[in-house]
Amino acid sequence: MKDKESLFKFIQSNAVISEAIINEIVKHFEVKNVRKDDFILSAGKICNEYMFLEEGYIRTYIYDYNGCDVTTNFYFKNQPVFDASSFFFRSTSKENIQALTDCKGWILSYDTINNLFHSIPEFREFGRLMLVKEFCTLKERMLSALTETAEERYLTLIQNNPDIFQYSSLKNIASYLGITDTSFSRIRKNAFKKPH
Amino acid sequence: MKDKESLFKFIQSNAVISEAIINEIVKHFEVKNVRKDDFILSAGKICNEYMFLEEGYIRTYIYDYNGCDVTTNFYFKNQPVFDASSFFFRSTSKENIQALTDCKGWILSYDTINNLFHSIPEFREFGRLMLVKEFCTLKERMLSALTETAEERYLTLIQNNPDIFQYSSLKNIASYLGITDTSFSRIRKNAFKKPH
DNA sequence: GTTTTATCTTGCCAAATGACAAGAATTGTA
DNA sequence: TACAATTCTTGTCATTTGGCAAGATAAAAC
Repeated sequence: MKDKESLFKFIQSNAVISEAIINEIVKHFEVKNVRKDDFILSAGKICNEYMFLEEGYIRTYIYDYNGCDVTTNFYFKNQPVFDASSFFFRSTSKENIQALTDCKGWILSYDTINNLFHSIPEFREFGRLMLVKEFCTLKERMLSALTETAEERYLTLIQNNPDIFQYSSLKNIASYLGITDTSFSRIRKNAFKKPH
Repeated sequence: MKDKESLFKFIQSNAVISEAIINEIVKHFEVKNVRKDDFILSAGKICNEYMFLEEGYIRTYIYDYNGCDVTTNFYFKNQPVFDASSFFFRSTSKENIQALTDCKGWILSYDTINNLFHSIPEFREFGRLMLVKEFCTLKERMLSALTETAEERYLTLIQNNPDIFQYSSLKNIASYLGITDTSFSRIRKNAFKKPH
């Protein structure tokens, strides 16, 4: 069980659950290795796996109304990665989930997670809190998108996820920030010339 | 139970639950009437009520980093209204939830909803699906905020919630769209002069 | 009904961002 | 290594949006 230490700690830090029950939970997770550029989920398919990312970097993206590739999120270690909508509604996904680097994760299938939800009240409480947490994060990003300039969002990204600049193309980071790669190039050029 | 018809139908349309169990659920909801301008939740307090809005219009807003009042959402009939983060984490809310008109709703307290979650599996499944649904809606708005112009977002709002122009000030709608009231005034002036 | 206050519009100008195209730099591949 | 394909940068110019201030309009208070 030692190999699932980060998974164990992740659950422990996000809910009040006894170690015995956490062990009971984590033993249902199966290892999943993904190679750089591989898809964990492709648009049009149904998301069947909840994945806890132990190591690596992941980008999710969709095609918007104009057919443009828009990065919806970046993920790194110790984060859950899945399309909640497709997973819980059993509907086809609009999202693509792609590995930016080789990744190692731990997965639960839809059926397994549902069984655990029904049999372990603490785990479903954990599941709900995770969902609410993601919801909050998204709300923050929403507010940031509506009230901050692209440059401010860029500086925040540097703070929160500096590694991503090493693994993602600037073009894909630009779409995450909601701007064109052209504007992004200029913003990066000027951002540190100004006082903040 | 006839007075809870819209609540009944709302649950029925969002999950697969027998009528008997829905009746078991809805009987725990209590009526709540709110007058125009009253607060259902104020920033700094803990959200203790899950409310299903049967009639009326509601605005939620927060104060951003610069202390500006920013509208985070509008709600109208047949929508759940609460601050999920504050409600489930038992944390103080940043959101203000205020009635734009006299409202009638049905509420569940935190304790009641938790009891129901534990005793009625179908209801907690309903709860999860509601949460995921809101999550999707927020994702859509996020995408819209990042990829569309303010004018496009304005036209979408007219489609989805035309009534709101009757009940909210333009200033508050502007902040919902992520622009100033000045820009909004110009956009409204020009929006219908152009072909779309 | 008049005054006060808040909201909305408009003008002027500046800043932020986009569209497009041409190079430069980088990466992948034969 | 050399060719091809991407990605990134830069220039030019247009569009979108913001900031500020002055009026106009509407709503609230007295």
